[in-house]
Amino acid sequence: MPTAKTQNFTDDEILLADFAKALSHPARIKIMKILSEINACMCGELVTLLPLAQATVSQHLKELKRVGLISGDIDGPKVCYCVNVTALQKVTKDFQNYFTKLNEGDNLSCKTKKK
Amino acid sequence: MPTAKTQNFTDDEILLADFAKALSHPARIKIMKILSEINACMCGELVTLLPLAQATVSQHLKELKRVGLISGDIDGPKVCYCVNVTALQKVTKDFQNYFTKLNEGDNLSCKTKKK
DNA sequence: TCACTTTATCGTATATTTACGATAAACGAT
DNA sequence: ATCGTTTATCGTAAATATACGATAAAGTGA
Repeated sequence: MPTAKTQNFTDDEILLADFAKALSHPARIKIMKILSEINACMCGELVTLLPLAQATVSQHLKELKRVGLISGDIDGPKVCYCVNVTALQKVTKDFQNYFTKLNEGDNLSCKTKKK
Repeated sequence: MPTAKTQNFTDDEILLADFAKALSHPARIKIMKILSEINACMCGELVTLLPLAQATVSQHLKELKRVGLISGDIDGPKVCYCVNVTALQKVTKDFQNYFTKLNEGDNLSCKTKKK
């Protein structure tokens, strides 16, 4: 019989998974790229650069805002979206630490116990 | 009126989003950690280490297998899961490149055009 | 005030995800 | 052959995600 199943997930695991979720759609991968590259970040421009309707782009922006990766500055009737540098640095570091640890693991290759 | 909306997503964007999706659940974040650390990788052990039922763990393993991050060696009635080193290196590099480019962007902070 | 622009939200439809119990399949041991 | 162990799959339920048209909200400018 299996031992007691009390172990929950840590805050770190939940946070990293949440960041990954925010980046788990090509549109959001691309939005982050565009916002970091283009010197103009109105929602309307994003809509023309993506194969999606305005309402859908707005939803993706909301998801990126939810985890803090971007923020929007209201500028008259427009909204200027931009990358949140602090959050970007945090997610960069978190993923880097995670992958570094995985790569350092000593059980990466299968040690199939052939008999 | 917006310009033609012909732009699709690139293979790179789709692939990275897919890797992110595979890591978008705390259970799968943790499974990768466990498999890289622990010198024994039976599915049954994973079940005892996670607050989830066996069927659910099996589903999460399937998702990680789908993107190639892990593989399972059948060993009698058991299955020995392990991290796929090549895929891990690829996902590590892909995320690193992505975040590096984002951080290099010249439009990270909002230049709200106040009038 | 009245259009016009821009973006968020609502309503809705569809698909996917997550979770679990039950069962099947595959193997080892007796 | 039968039993116990281990894991995948099936069936199902509930929640979440994705997409879009329509509409609301908020500001600009005539």
